[in-house]
Amino acid sequence: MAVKIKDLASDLNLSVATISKALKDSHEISPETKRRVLEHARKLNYTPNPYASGLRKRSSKTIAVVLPEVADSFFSQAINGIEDVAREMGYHVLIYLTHENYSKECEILNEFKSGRVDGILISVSGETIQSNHIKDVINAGVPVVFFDRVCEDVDTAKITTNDAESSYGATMHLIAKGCIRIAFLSVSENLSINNRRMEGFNKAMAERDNKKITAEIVQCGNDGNKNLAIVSKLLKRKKRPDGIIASVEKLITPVYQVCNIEKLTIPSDIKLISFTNLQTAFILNPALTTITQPAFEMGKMAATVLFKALKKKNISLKKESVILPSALVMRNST
Amino acid sequence: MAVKIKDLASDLNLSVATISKALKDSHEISPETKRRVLEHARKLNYTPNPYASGLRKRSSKTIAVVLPEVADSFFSQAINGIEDVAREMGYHVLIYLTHENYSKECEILNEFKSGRVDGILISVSGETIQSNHIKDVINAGVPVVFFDRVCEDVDTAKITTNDAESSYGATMHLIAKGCIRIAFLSVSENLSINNRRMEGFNKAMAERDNKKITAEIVQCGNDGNKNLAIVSKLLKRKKRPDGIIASVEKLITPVYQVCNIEKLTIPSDIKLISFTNLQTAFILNPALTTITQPAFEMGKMAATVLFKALKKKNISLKKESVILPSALVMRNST
DNA sequence: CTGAAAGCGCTAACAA
DNA sequence: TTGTTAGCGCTTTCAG
Repeated sequence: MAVKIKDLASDLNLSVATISKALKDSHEISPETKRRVLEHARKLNYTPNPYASGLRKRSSKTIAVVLPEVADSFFSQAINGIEDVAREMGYHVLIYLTHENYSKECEILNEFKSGRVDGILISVSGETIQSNHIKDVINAGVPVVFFDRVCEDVDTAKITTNDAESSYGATMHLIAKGCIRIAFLSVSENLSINNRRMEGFNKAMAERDNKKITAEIVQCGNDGNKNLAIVSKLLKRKKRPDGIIASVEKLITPVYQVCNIEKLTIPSDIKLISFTNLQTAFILNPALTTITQPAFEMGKMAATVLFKALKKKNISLKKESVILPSALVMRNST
Repeated sequence: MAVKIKDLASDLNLSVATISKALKDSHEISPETKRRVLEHARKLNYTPNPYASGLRKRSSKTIAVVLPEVADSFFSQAINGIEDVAREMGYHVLIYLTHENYSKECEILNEFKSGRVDGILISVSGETIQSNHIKDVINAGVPVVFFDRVCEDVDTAKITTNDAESSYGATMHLIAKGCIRIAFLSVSENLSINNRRMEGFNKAMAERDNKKITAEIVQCGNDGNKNLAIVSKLLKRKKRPDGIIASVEKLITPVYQVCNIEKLTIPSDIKLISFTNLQTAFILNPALTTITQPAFEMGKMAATVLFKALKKKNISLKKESVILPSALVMRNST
């Protein structure tokens, strides 16, 4: 059995109340007693039982991070940002993966109503078209901060990046480089990021001077094999695109693959840009032009905003949204 | 306030004990009562308070996963494997990152003595040269399963891959391809995986027929810029290597970078192999020959072994180690 | 400044 | 089959 307050109390001939207060450095306790308690606690390597204090204080010093996947480099980096600030604040981080599945997301969120966590950071699944499960948890008193993939109709803090703007910039970049048939590879249509990115693409296309330039939205999905087939079909067409924007990291891999198979030269035959945080983008063949999201910073910011709300109980998360800028990094693929 | 057993009890005119038992489908409770309780619990969306039951039962239904980083694709995939089985078993997953820092690792482990988690999966930091912090936690009654990076002197389950063997195979492959100056890029010298991989490399070199073939161990570290400088210096030498084995993913990036700068052609000037789980290895320039670890499976296996121990209290983890095979995937870089 | 005691929500003897 | 009760270890009034 781990050592508990009671043990310290009997060892030092003090009451549990005194020990408890001394450990929290309460002003009610004499310096001398505090010293003795702290010293003895350290000697016995006392660590408080989180379940007892959690039960009593109704707070767990734990937050949940709900993610679609963690294969993606965006989420890997985001976790680092989150863990960084959580640690600093003395909080623990529970990880949940929805695997892009709406009903799993509901199940997970539902459990949070009973106080397991003090707050939630979430990036919603690609299937999530409805947000009652999230509103419920907020109504149960658990603060929620969205990051990256948000539910627009839920009125709470959202940490996002300037998706529309950077997609617009990327499209303009392709146009400037002479592309005249540009395809946008879209993922789940009900994903906020996908739609914002599509929006920027459409805006750029609408504003184009040269009316010969044509746009095309190619709907892809979560299934890698299907995506490969879709891209393959796309690039085998007579009038295939000469510029591609991949809305997420996983859609650029099949493009490289197919270009290789079909002997298309990048960037002379076709130019590529992808939204991605891949560390290896610059050693691809050729180096990939990317729109890089500030993943680590977004994770950090999301956690920071959440902890701010956790500190002062009455702060509203409604006005705490932040938009962090992505960077267009030009490389040889365009 | 969340709904609790007491609420259900007063609503249904039953005692809390009856509700508690009914919810666990105890045989002591009549089917009819169970039905009523379950129905009402569902209606009010009752979810048990994990801190109360955790305190009472002295079990948290939570495990900790302690990782050096999560940037690496190996750990990303491993998390997926772990989360998969944890979810299935009704467990929750706490994530802790040591950032390759020994004292952080100690701090983290120390907290686990007070019952926050029922078990621990750990891949140790690159600085960890001593294992008392881990033995302590095991002695405190918390089962620990190592995966990938282990402490060899701790007698508990270790889920690893056949590092020495696959490194041997990779070295043989380079020799077969005609390399005569082979460099092995080593990371932290106190890392089990690094040493096993080096071992395989040394074994292959010792067995070589052609005594003109020379081996070299190049010590790298965790600092990306320093690694770049080291690799740069290595490849600028008159007698630079014509074959390289990178012991971990992050060491292959600077190699590609420097080859590009120095206009070295892969694989004619220099052949490359890396231990890595990068999804994009095959779209690199040229496609990278890899030793791919079964990351997802290792995570899954580690969790499975841990849960086995958690189920039957008396099982010893000492005999539960598993070695899963890595795969040498040959591509154009060799 | 220190201590006694109640209770957080749940489980598990033990009684009825 | 159901109910009563005593804690799990901690925090927090309230008394001393």
